[in-house]
Amino acid sequence: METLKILFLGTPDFALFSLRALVEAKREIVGVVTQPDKPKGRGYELLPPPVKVFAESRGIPVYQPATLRDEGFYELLKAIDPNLIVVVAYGKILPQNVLDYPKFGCINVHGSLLPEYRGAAPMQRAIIDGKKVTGITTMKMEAGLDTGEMYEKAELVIGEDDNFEVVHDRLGALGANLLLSTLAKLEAGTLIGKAQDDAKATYAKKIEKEDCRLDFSQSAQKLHNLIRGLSPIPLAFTTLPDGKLLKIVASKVSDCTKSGKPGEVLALDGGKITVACKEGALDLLTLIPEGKKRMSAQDLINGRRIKVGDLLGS
RNA sequence: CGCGGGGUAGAGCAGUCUGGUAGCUCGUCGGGCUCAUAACCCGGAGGUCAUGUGGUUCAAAUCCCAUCCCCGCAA
Repeated sequence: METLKILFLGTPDFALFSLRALVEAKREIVGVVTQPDKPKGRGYELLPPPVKVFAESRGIPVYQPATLRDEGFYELLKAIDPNLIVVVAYGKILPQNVLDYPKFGCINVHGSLLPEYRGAAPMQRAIIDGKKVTGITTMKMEAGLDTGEMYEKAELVIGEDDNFEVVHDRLGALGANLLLSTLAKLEAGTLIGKAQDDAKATYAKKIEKEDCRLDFSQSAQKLHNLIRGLSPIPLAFTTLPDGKLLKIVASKVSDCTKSGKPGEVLALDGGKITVACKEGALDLLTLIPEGKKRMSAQDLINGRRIKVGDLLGS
């Protein structure tokens, strides 16, 4: 069969795992399409996406079209003339004419076991929902949102205290391997697509600001799941009694048996800030107070910014 | 020039408004108590208060000016 000429579409670190694997597997990558540099951070500094930085360092042509839905991009596509498009966390919907272009179609690496968690934030949502297992699916792209035929899957166990960072990195690596496997099957002519059961589909909505607010009238376990799912980015938050933001990097379901009003600080022992929840209590371990650096709970306690009886999140 | 917080002992902070011999909670070191301890008691070391050999002043962590660095928000 003819050599795969791959056009890679991806943007953040998660995509980098797959792109790097393709490069290291000596795949022919005819180009990389990624989001335009965007003003980020303090002072609106223009920052290139991780994928761009890597691709440029390897001498791969990088394209950053504002949209894929105009003639300009289609002309570019014809000029590059890939016979396969691989998409990993690109961040934009591909129009039909692009989907139809490559002879071998468009393959997507998705961070969930489809049809569960279709959409934008599958990894975070799986953790937030307290899932014990998640995974990667490679799939054939079609017009719908993550609805195409599935090729291969790989599972990943989520540990009780695993956070988004851990799951993200493991799934990234898993996704890269699975992609290579899927490409090998494609070349061998043994790749088989399997339709998704739409009835079982769930959607992983994008994470919004309000999704990140801790509500201590929920169970400690749920709050712990939320904190994990949002750590280290964008981070769950609550507020200190003075109204300042307090972001929570790491927590643990507490074995403390005291009880109190939801949000009440029950204890400050052992380097932990123990907060009452509706059910059980939560130990806050690592935090970022507004305007401050990341610090341990003990550091926050030493600084006297918090005391037993304080009410968080009110 | 997007908005805001901050740089004081190894860590986290107070002190800055109302200039006048640098303090708290920890850690650390030594000693004590204890069957024992991350608990408790006593004692000690450790700071050019980001930088400028800057300005004002009898006197600056504190007021003024400039610069560097860190962080939160927003995007």
